Amino acid sequence: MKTSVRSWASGRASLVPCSGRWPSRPAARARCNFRIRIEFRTGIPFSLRMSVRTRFAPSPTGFLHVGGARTALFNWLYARQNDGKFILRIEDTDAARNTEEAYKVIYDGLNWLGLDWDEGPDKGGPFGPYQQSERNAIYEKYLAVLEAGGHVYEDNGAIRFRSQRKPVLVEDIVCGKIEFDMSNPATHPDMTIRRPDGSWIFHFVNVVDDIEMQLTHVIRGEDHLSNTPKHIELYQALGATPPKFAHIPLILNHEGKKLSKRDGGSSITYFLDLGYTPEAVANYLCLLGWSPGENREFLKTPEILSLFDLGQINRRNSIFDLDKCFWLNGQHLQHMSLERFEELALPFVDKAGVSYGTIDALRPALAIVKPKVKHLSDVPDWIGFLFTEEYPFDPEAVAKSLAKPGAGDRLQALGSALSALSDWTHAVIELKLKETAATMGVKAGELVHPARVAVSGRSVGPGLYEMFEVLGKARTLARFDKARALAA
RNA sequence: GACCCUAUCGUCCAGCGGUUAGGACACCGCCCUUUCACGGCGGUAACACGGGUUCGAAUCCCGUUAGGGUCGCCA
Repeated sequence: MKTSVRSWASGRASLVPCSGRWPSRPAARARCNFRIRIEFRTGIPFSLRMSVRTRFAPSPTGFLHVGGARTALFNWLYARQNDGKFILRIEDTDAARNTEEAYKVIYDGLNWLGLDWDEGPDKGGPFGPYQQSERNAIYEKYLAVLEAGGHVYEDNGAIRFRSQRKPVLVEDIVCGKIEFDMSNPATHPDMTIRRPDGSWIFHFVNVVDDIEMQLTHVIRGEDHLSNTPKHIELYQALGATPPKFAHIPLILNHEGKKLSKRDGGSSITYFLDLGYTPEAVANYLCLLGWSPGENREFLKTPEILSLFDLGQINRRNSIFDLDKCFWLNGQHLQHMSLERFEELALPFVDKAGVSYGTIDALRPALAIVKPKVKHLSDVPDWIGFLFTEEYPFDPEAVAKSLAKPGAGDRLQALGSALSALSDWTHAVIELKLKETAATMGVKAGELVHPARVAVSGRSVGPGLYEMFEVLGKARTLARFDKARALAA
């Protein structure tokens, strides 16, 4: 009897009464019928009751990659799902490129995505410091352990770790069991762990920190899968139990290559600047390689938190599709509360210098564009004309409707009809406009289009009656008069 | 080159031995409509190939091909 890895990941246990090897593929795993589900606290190995600790360990490059962000997200989700801790560790063994700005990019990106960490360089914690450049004494201590065990040797001033040259089994929550044959030094050379100048190599410090910080789960990109047997050898030499590993598939660009800095949308900053909402980006990112089933896609973060299943992640790399992320962004914008929309849109509005006066004046404007915009960065442009009489007229829009024969007269007629209204709300305005069109014997569009351009200067925008309402009666009618100068 | 992983519409995700192979984005029609959106309806579009196993394979096995990853005194 074996307990499947996948179920460990979900915090459940399934006894699978089929003997033999662990099935290594998701399909094979799932194919074992006759599962007996048992409750979490019964029959689970003790180690699993330890509280979960996961980490995100970026190096401070000044760039937060979407792949990294997804890795962080998955680690965060897993920790939060299991009442565990999520740790931020900065891997800055290459001290030269260590800048304050680079730290800020990481902090800002994670904060923006809503991924809060429990321990980190800025927060402290029981296993600090949380930046590798300050952990030298710890590495020295662990190196001494390796030396005492005869696991290292010097080579041209560098220190190398001697492989045991035995097969190493990687048990991965996503990938299943994979055996690596380490016997050939030509294909698996002994790794260097320290340079002649005394600085440390990633593999060593990464493993040491994961031991020291008592990480229970290492969730990282699949590009590390082939490094994992080496890491396991290190754990063994240090007398430590390896954590559980979960290697998640990579995110590729449209050419099917690893998403690089040069690819549009490869940086979290890109999404932040363009006015994507963090909930949409998190939603999109978690959908790469994972699905909650039942054809569900639009997910709010709390739903992701309850549905996400590390063991359910698929193995294949996926191509980043900006179109779909864009669509999801519109969906989130549309479905979020007006309060949240305000919170997110305000920085963009302020940055663009829209002089809206008070927040109370801004709110109605935001309300009428919320169902329409796809990017928060579009908001200033969509509401700007509501707060100035100096709004520009788009020549194309003018030519298309205002400049058409009779448009000026129709505008005037509409103006005088509307001026009679005492109740200036969009529903009443709409009725009045349609009534006016009927009496004039023209289609509503003949009034609507010139009026839209008159009031906003353009042919695309929020709902017409809503614009009138927000603008107020006096300003609406004044704009009618002003625009008649442009009309035919 | 060696080793590891992967292979379903253009893209993302379903599929767990018997399905008219499903949903979403994108694209194309139509409807709704004051623009743009939203929404609704419909359409185009996929099991890489070859062998097995099986009464039956997109699903299991092997091979081929293709793609990705790793083999750093980068992280």
